[in-house]
Amino acid sequence: MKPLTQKKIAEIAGVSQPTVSRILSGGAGVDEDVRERVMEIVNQNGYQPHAMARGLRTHRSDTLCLAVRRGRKGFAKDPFYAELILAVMDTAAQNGYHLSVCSSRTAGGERLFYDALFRSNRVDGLIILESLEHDERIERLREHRFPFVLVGRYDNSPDLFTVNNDNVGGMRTLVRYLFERGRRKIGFINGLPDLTVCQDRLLGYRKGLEDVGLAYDPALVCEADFGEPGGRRAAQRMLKESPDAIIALDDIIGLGALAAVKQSGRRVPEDVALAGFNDSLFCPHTEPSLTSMRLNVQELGRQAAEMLIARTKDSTLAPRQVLIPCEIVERGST
Amino acid sequence: MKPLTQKKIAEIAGVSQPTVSRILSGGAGVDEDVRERVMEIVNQNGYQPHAMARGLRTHRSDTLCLAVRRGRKGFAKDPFYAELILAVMDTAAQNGYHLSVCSSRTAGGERLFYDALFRSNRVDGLIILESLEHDERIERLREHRFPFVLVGRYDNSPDLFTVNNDNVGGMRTLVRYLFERGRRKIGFINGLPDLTVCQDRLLGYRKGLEDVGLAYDPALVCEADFGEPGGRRAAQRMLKESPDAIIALDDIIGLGALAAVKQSGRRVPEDVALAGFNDSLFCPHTEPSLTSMRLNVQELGRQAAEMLIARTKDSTLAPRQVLIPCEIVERGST
DNA sequence: TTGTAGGCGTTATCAG
DNA sequence: CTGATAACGCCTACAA
Repeated sequence: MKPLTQKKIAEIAGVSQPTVSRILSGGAGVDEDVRERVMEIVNQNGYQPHAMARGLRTHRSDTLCLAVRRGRKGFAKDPFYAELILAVMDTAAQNGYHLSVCSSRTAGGERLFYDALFRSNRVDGLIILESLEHDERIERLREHRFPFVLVGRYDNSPDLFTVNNDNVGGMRTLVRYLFERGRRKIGFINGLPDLTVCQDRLLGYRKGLEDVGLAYDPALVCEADFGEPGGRRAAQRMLKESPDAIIALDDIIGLGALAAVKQSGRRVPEDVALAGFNDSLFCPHTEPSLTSMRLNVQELGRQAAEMLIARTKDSTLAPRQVLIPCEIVERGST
Repeated sequence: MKPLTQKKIAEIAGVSQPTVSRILSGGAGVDEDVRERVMEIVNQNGYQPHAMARGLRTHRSDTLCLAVRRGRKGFAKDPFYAELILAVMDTAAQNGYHLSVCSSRTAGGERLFYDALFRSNRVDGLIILESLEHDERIERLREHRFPFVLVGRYDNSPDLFTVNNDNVGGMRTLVRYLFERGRRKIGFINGLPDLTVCQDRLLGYRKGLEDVGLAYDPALVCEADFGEPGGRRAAQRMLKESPDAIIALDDIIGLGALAAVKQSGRRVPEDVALAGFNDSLFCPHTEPSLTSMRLNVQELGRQAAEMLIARTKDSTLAPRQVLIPCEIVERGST
């Protein structure tokens, strides 16, 4: 049982195929009789347009793509991904778009990535996650004027479409919050410094220190591999400096830090206060519960998708940089 | 700067377009001179085939789709999703496939779901998550002989392709494990019973009780909404029966249960042992740390994708039902 | 070994 | 208001 095509519908209805096309695309100027006859057949048999055929003509795929950079430890299990993917998917679907996800790592290397994707007309636009500071892909996309939205900052470029958590603001808030509770040696466990999210949070950390008049001490900053073990090792190193508070790049690193601090015999929060980022599901349930910055991932995904869709439909649209506010969730660890 | 097409390459190289096609598809029987001349141009300019045009001819999209049923509370944040999506994506990419994700909920309702998807030739095959016991979509797909793989059991049908965690086996193992540690009133907090995963784990629970010679007591089973609050409320109800052990459908429900048990003044594990499912990231870090069943989500995704790809390429392939083993991870809560 | 011809299912531009 | 006709880019006979 082959799928119904416009041609077949036309045969059955005794009209020409272009007429069917006109009716299906809701175009005006069709005889009411003919329209009804055709729609009857369509409704009976559940016609679905052939996406490829349509795309070939229209040069549109009605598909967005979410590009994920992979390979960091622990990322696969990070619920941030799931939430973002689902938020983007929902928004896309609401606007009649499909969503595909891909990894620039598994797609045969960065070099081939964009080619295979945007030159193949497979997707109308791209949402890029985890962008590096200088990303070859982004320059290529830019050159080719291919619609894309960055989740994460990039080079401060005001000529790009970006959506981002307010990482700088969030970190500043955290530093001030800890300062106001009497902490004076506030450490920061960062991630790998080539990711802009890490750079931004470090920047926020420094600005936060400035805000409250504390000096920046490089010894109180260290870099962790992603994942809980990375956080644990980093915290062990940092504890030699005897901080009275530690901010972790994210909650997972925070988990590791929490374990390390407790293992060292120090009490949380009495000896060392601890705060994470993301307000992960488990934060209320650690011992003590973990203070964290709540991101609005839902909103992040929604705005990214809407921005991309708008850009896709109007190539003259002016770039915007959107910051999604985050919010401190105070718990036992501080 | 328009993308390069075979036609243009042909013009430049001074040959016909089908010749270019033949060369690009690696076909034999081409003059070495011509081949080199064409490949030169291709390599210089980075030709990418137009996915739509190719798909229109070949009736293949080289795209798999992961269908997610949504709307349950807490699901969006479940890292299971992220891990599975990424595993499927990686496997798909390794085999030259793209991956799209969609939700049958947001796609305009169940009724339209399959039509819009598989009749539009947009995807070559479907991986379906969270299937209900009787799922209209599945019957439709079956009728139309459209390639699909179920993640999760369905009706025990041996004529379907399914991949599943060994939920029954895992639960049996958990029950026996608790029994061997002296527990005799083992409760089970289930999820919503229309999901097969919940049915399977309940079945495993009952079989486990049978294995060790304990009677099944309906009062020791209750249903929770998904999410941590759901688990908390369910555990509060169950505690009235004074169980000496509780198994939660998953770790998130387990989190809620843990909170409820502690709040009731009981000690874990002395008064009530507690075990979850999924071995989530946070399990080592609750207080006490949470014993859990570790699923092999990576493997689950990989096998699902490989199975679907195989089925896509060979419509005569015999259905298989694969169970992915899971493994108990013992921690402080038991 | 290569070119010509046809068609995949649509949409868009013309005449009529 | 409707029907030819062309085109989107590619693949596959078939003919040269």
